[in-house]
Amino acid sequence: MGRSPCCEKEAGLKKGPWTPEEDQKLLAYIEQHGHGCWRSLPTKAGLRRCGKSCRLRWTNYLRPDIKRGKFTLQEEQTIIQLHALLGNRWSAIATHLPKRTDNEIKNYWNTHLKKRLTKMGIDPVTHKPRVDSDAGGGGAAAGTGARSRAAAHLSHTAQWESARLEAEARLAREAKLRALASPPQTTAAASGVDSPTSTLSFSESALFGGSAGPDFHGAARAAAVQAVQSYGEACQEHHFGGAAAETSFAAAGTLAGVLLDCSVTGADQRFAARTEAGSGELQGEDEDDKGYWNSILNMVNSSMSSSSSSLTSEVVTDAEMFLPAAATAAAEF
DNA sequence: AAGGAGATCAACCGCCGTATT
DNA sequence: AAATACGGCGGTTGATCTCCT
Repeated sequence: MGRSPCCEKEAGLKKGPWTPEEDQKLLAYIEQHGHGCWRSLPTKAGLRRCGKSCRLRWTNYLRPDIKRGKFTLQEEQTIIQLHALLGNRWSAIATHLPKRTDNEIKNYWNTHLKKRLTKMGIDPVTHKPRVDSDAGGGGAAAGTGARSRAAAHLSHTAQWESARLEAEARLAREAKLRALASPPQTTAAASGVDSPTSTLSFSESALFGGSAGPDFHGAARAAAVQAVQSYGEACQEHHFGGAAAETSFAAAGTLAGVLLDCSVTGADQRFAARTEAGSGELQGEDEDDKGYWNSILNMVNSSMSSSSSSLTSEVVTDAEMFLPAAATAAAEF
């Protein structure tokens, strides 16, 4: 039953900083044999390290295609905007920053960007101006209302995101199975843009690139539909009944459209449709979201088209609709 | 020049999803 | 079906570096 015991339980394995000799051994071994199974690599390479440590050293430091040193302004902007879209999914963010590792990006975010945004009064989690300053003064009822709306909005976003990720994961599994069943062609295009450390799914490639292949794009749409359905069900199951659930459902649906329909430029029309479908107080927030999400996607599209990967064939043009806070941040950098 | 505080970043830890037996 | 290993991810730590007083 199961596999043989793990070497990581063995005593005497070295920890801590790597020496140049160890680096040399690891490098030489991988250059000659490839990393293969990380578990058995240390023994074969003559290293007293666990496989996990070797993998980390390779992916974060020794890999030849790693760019080190200062992040450029464009890279900083990319990180900020992708973080607004993806949150702390560093490996997914790293996919869009060639030659940068997820660990490096994570460190840079935590030590530089997060602080800068905070300093400028921008919440690094929500990427919106901080609202905690109004907590003390003013009418208690008005303050409470604003806070509850903000909380509800965040809750909607979180539930939507959760459902979306779930659908993406499902889609990735399906795409993988399809790829196995019908060889290369499309997988070659996908593998060309994935970083070795990334687990970004094919659906995500389709999501960002918009043209990773008709199959993937179509599949990504299907995932969005599933996500929206899940989100709608979640709304009905939980706090949001009737009209509120319908509004949330419509909002999530439009958001899915914006997220996935990267190759179409009619974002305004989508938001107009969303406004028609929705009702009540969410509309004001929808307008904010419009510029917010659109700017992020524009940036993603632009960066993808200017990079060598040429993932996308069409570029959304209104790049100046940059997330206002991030634009301010960029100006201050 | 010394030492304390803060910043940086490589590496570790623990968890999770998937693969394997 | 269950148990276990493996690979990968995000969060955290701690050694080292840099700056300030």
